[in-house]
Amino acid sequence: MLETNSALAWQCCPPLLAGKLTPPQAEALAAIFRVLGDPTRLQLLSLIAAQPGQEVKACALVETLGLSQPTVSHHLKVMYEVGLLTRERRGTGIYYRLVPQCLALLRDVLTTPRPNY
Amino acid sequence: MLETNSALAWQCCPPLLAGKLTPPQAEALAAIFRVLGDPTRLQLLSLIAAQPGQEVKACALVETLGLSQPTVSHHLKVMYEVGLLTRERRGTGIYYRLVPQCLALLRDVLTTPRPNY
DNA sequence: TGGTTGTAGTGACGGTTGTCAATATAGATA
DNA sequence: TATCTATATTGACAACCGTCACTACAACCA
Repeated sequence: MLETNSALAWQCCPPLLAGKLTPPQAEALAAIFRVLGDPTRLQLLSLIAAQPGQEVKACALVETLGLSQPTVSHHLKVMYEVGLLTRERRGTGIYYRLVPQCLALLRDVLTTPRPNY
Repeated sequence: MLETNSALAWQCCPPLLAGKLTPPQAEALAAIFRVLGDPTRLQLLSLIAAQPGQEVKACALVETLGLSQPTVSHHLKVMYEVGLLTRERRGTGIYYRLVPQCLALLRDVLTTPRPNY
């Protein structure tokens, strides 16, 4: 009878050293990348980044993308909650702004350990 | 009777100028970010990047992460198909390697139009 | 040729996600 | 207070995704 325990079934190579990314770190980073993994949200970010002051009133985004207002509101909330955007209420409108530090963090993560190989 | 056509119901602000990201560009970039939006795949990438030569035999990753072999194979395929990894068969094993150009592309995308603001 | 090892494919299941219509909320204004 | 404007929330639905057990394929070896 063969050993069917999957933990023992694949011992071709010894385990690698533990990666620098711990599971909690990986989960936290994945949460941000997951938010970027939607074309609508990337377009929203692109629009916000293109504005002077990198700031946009929410209703302007609804007009531009041709999506429903709840859908745009949902995407903005998702990006806000993950730390990609900040909100500020001024009068009736709510203005969203980029968080450059969040983008910088992701750029750092995407930097290979050996940049000059 | 109120106008209920959603295309006309939100005209608070004029539409923004078209973002620099076209829908096809946004979709293509989102596809890559979506692949990064999973903690398991980030750990796989981290493990590969940490190896000398940034290369890893697939079975070693199975051992390390404690996931089933089909699951690891699935994730490697997803990353391969999106251009984050290359494959090479040597003998029985298949070796995966990072594609630094793909990571560099993402870093560029995440760079704010006004880096020194 | 047959057996062993390493990897990929299949099919299924539960969970998550993007979208919308409808509704609620909050601020401004009269 | 009542009304209007701008945004958020709810609930629902379809589509997608991560995971696994099982199976198939491919390369080496005896």
